Amino acid sequence: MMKKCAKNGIDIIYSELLGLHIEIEYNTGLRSIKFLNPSKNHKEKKTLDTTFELERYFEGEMIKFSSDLNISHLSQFEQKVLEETKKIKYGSTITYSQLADKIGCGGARAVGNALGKNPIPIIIPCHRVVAKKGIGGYSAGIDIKTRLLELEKRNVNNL
DNA sequence: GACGATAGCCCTT
DNA sequence: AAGGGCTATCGTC
Repeated sequence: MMKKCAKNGIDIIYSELLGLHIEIEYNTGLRSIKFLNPSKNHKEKKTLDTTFELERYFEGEMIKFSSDLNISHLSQFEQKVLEETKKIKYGSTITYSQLADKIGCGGARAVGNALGKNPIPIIIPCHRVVAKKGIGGYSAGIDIKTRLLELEKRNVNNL
């Protein structure tokens, strides 16, 4: 039986906004998004649906990503956190504790922990989860989080 | 047990 | 007000 099979593979694009290359890995579902070391050389490659969606995202489109996720190797709790995070709308933010409430646990820190392991940043918009006071953290560097949030705020305001 | 991408309370200035 | 210290809380390793 032939499944409708999205392409597997690894792509690389350059983000002007972040000043670095990004690697997109798809293997029976979107597997990982990585921010690559800016000091090294990278070659762009664009074959996956997600890659083109990501480019549109960086061009400022308020896009909703369509790819299936492959996160079954993560713990139940982490999957729950990430799935709830995926529901956060473009340009809006919630706090770690609000997210904790939504999935029915009181541990805001545990949520932060799980988000820190997010293998698919941007597509799973963990940058939209912030501390009650302040911006919170970001495993790939706080400046990336800030820039993503600013990009989205710009576009929401320019409706 | 210890550690976090937290939050809230209670102090000081 | 604003900022620092302390601790309750909870899933991982």
